[in-house]
Amino acid sequence: MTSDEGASSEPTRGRPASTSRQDVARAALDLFARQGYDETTVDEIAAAVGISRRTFFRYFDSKPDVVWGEFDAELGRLRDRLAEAPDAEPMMDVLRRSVIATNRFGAGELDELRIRMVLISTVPTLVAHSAVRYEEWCDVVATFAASRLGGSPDDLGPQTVARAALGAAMAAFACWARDDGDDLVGEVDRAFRLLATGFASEPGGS
Amino acid sequence: MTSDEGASSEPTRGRPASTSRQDVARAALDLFARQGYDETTVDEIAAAVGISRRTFFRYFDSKPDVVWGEFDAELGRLRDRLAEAPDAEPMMDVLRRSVIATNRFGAGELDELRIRMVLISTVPTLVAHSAVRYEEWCDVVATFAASRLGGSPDDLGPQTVARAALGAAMAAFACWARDDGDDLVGEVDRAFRLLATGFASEPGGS
DNA sequence: GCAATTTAGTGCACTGGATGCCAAAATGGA
DNA sequence: TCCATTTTGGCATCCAGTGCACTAAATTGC
Repeated sequence: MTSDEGASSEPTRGRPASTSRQDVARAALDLFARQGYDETTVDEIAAAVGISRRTFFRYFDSKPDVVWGEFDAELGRLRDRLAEAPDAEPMMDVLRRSVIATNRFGAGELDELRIRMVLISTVPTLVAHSAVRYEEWCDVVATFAASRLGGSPDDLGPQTVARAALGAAMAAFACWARDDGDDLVGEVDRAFRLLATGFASEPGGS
Repeated sequence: MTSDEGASSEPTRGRPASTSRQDVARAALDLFARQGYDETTVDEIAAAVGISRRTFFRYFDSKPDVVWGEFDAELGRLRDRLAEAPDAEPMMDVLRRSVIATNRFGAGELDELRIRMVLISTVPTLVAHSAVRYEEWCDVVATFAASRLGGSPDDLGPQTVARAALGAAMAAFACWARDDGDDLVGEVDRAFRLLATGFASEPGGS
């Protein structure tokens, strides 16, 4: 009935799920796009996919979580890339390269990604929730930075690197999502190069 | 009854307020410190200052707002300082200097500030809400950055500067609040110098 | 076929934040 | 005393989120 899951995991025991995380997310995103995030209740989303309100909260921990898709998986990939980087490569280069690499999306995914990002960077409720998600991102980057700078990930150096890098990534994503630019990778690249030079370039750069 | 307001504003007409924003904040902060933020309901705070739940929401738009004190005023001061800076002074220097200047607190205020900052950077609900507040901060900085880099505050350059600067400030505040360090200004200074050099300093720096 | 087991979904009650609306209380002034 | 003004309070309501007990649908082993 629902979309085909590529998942070839557990031998299907017990009652089969009546829908999928993806289907719920799609229906929700659709409603958000049409009538707005705050104007869409969980009951409406549930109704749209034919499940009960209670069941919605089994698929997602919270309403904002719907917008975040498979963020956790991406985070894991970022962690791996940072860890695998050669020690000789400069810290900020590794960071830029790794963030870009974990954000290469196929053309088919970009439209939905843009909708997600516009919501995340626009709707106050989601801006708020995003901070919690980004915290995990910061932990990953701070751990990497600590491995380069020495000391604990909680120290000022690693923390500053991590939060500043997050800022650069957020700026790039927000600009890409807002404008109709089609070059997400380019934006991220530019933002991280600005960061690595301490914003010392001369005026005029877009 | 309550604390003396230094306010010498409107000739007191109509029913006098039974308490003040400050008193509510103090009572709330006290409860938060003793039993935790999430474990304290708005009803408890209201009861502690002898007002009704409904009245609490007249003093503050939301429960998280209580922790933010006079953030708006500080933001205005930051805006002014950035605007007044001489054009000759490098952008990142102005930023560092201005952020530091707006965050010079008297010894008496530091204890309460630390409590606020620990809450803001620790309790998930508050971390979330903080993002919305920081958004305004970013707007101010992005506007300044745009005046230096050219273009609109919404462009990638100014946005990256603003969000990265925010990251540096957050890192400094969080580190200061967490450790028992007494040198808030020093932390902010270090964070912004790291930022302005693109994190190019050699390992070992605290 | 028929339990037992496993997993998904449902209904319900309840907490807690937030908001709109309207009436009550407290004050200064005519 | 009556009035305008301002703060407060109560009430109803909405919505997100959670705990719990129960039902529904499937597989496995007998």
